[in-house]
Amino acid sequence: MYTTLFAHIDQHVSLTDKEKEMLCAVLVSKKVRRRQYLLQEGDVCQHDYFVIDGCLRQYEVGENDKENIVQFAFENWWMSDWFSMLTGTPTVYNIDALEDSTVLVVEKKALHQLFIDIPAMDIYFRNMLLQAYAYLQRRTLYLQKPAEERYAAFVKHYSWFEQRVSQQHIASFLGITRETLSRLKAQQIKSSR
Amino acid sequence: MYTTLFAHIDQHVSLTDKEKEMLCAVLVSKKVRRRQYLLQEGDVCQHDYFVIDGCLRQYEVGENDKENIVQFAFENWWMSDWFSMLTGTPTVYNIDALEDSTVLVVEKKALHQLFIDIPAMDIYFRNMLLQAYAYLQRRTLYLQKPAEERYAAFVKHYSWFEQRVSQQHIASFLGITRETLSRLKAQQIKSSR
DNA sequence: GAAAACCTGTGATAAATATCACCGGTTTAT
DNA sequence: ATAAACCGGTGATATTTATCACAGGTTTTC
Repeated sequence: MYTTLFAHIDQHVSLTDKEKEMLCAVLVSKKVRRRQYLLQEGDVCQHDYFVIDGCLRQYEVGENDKENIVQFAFENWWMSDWFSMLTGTPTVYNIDALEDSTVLVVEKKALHQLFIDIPAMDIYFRNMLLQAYAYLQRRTLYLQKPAEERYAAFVKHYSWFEQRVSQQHIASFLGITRETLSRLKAQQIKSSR
Repeated sequence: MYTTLFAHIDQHVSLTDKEKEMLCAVLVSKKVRRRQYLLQEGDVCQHDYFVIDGCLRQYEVGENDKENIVQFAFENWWMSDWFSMLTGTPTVYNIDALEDSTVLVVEKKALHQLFIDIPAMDIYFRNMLLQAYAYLQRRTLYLQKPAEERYAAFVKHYSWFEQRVSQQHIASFLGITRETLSRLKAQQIKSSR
C-alpha cells in the first residue's frame, strides 16, 4: 500500500527501515469517490494528501459560480492548502476527486513531528515544496500571456493531462473558457497540416 | 548590518548567539545599483538574496522584448530562482534592482549546510517557502480572472507597491498593458465619487 | 432502457483588452 | 544646460476573448 510513496521518496532521499515504520505510523490511507470532497471552502485545512492512484483538483468558486482550478494532483503528487494550514484560517478552496482515487493522509501535527524526527523527510518535503513553487511560478508566467501561448505551454509541458481530465477543466486551469480552448485546438490541428 | 535579517527571523523562530554567528559567517552583504543585474537569463542560479533595503524584480523577457514580471522583492523578502538552483539548469529569468539596494547573499551549498546545522533555520526557511507558495497561488488565482478583478485584488493586498514601483511594472505584474491599467485606475477614481 | 445530465464543437454577437499614435511633464545622461 | 529618454494619460481602432445559443454524442441515473 505504501510502496508508491516509498518509491517516490526514494527518488529524492534514503530512509532507514525504522524511519519507514515511523512514517507509516502517521499515514492513513483513504478511498475517495469521484466528486467527493477532501476539503471545502470554510474548512480549516488540517491534512496533507498524497495521491496513490486517481486524480484530485483544487479550485475556488467565484461569484457567478465559476470554478477556477488552481491545481491538479495525479499519482505521486501532494496536495493541501498550506496557507490555511499555516495560518489556521478558513480555506477559500475546495479539493475534490475527479476520479475514484486512493490517497494517503497525514495530519498537520504529525507532519511537523516527522520533519523533526526524520531529517530525510524534512529534505524530501523541502524539495517537494521548491519544485511545486518553481512549477507554479512557470504557470504564473504563462497566465500573463495570451490564450494561444498558454495553450502552447500546456501542450508542451502537460499534454498528458488531456487523457485524464475534461476540456472544461483544462480550460479552467488555463484561465480561459471552454469555447476558446476548443477553438485553439481546432486551430492547432489545422496549422499542423 | 544583519539586524534586519535577525529581526525577521525572530518573528518566526529563535536563534542562539552561536547560531547567529554561524549564520553571519555565510552571509555576504552586497550593494546593488538601480538597474544592476543579480541574475541574468542563461546563468545557473547559485545564490539566494535577502533584501535589507531597496527593491528587486524577477522577470522574463518574452519574444517581442516584452518584460513579464514574475515577482517583486522589497525589504525582508528572499528572492532566488529555485528551479534553476535545484536542477542546475540555466535560468529563464532576470533579477535586477529597481532602486539602489542592499542585499544579503547566501551561496547555495552554504544554505543547505545551514539547514543541517541549524534546525531553526530549516523551519524558518520552510515557513518562508510555504508562505511564498501560498501567495503565489493566490496570484495564480487572480491571473485567471479579468483585468478589473486583478487590479481590485492588487489594491486590496498590495496597494503599498504603488508608492515604490512604476505603473508599467505593476501592469506587467498584473499581466495587462500599462494603458489598460491606467484606464482601470481612472475608472476606479470615478466610481469612488 | 429511457430520461436526464453532461460534454464538446461551432456560429453570431458583445465585451474586454491590446495596439498604435500622440501629448505634456519629469527624470536622466552628456 | 540641453537634449534625450522615460513616464503616465487618453483617443481611435484592431484584435482577442467571452457570452449566448444550439446541436449531436456520450455518460450517468433511476
